[in-house]
Amino acid sequence: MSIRDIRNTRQKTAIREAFAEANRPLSPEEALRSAQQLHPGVGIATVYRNIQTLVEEGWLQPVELPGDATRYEVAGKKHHHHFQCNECGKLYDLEGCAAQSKPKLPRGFRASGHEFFVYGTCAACIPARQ
Amino acid sequence: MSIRDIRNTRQKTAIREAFAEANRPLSPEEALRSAQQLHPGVGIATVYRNIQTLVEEGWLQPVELPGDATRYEVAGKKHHHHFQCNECGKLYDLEGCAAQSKPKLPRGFRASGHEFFVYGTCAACIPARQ
DNA sequence: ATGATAATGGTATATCATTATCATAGCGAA
DNA sequence: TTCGCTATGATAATGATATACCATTATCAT
Repeated sequence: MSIRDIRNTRQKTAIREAFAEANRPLSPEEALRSAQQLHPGVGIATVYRNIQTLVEEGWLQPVELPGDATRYEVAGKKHHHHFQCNECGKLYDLEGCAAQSKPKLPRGFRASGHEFFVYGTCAACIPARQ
Repeated sequence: MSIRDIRNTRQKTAIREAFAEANRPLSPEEALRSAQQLHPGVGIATVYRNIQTLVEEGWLQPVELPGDATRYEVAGKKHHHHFQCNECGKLYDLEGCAAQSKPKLPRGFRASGHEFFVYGTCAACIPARQ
């Protein structure tokens, strides 16, 4: 018996699977719907609990975005940014970095990082707008 | 008497002044503190009300940002992005655009706009960290 | 299979930004 | 100066997101 006894549950597995298979950042609600496909009856509280645990473990990474709920994505990807579809709201990964190496800052300012978001319409939503 | 009778109040003037003099986007709380310098007793509800009116008039523009309250800045500036100080939380304007002209998107995606945020330490906060 | 206890599900509650309510103050036209 | 009516200030209510609570379920070492 260890100090903390972590158990593997179907819900936990379903939630991890949801993020692992998504290939894009998911909101808690999206993760819920996806996890429920694998294990019906998963509750939203369990999703939040597991997200928090997975973030603490370093397996998940929060993706905060302007004016919308926080998404979470599997950690460890190389530097990249995101695209949000104006139609469906889904967030997608963008490969690479579209930022200049050195954005010019006001005198005396020091940069430590940056975020870049592209907005538009995803492939799945374009046909629907014809 | 016109259909709608808009009155000029000291509060309204103080709030507009706050944004006009800031030269950077302000949160409602920041606008409140600044407006109270010009007219003590201004309430936060009045700030929100006037911000809403000024946005509808097109004089103010909302600036949504990741994981923090919406800021508002005087409209009509040319394309630019923002810098947020990790120490004091203030948002500053950055001149120009640090984004590549054409970020590569997944197949079939269409871009309509982008946002860029730089994080770091502002000039005012660097001495305090020595 | 058993049992100690971690984890869950359903829901109430916390949190925070913003909006609505309403009695009162104070613009401004006459 | 008067007076109608808008704007204000204080605060309650709201909406969205996230956490707390607790009775019940289910994992896993034995």
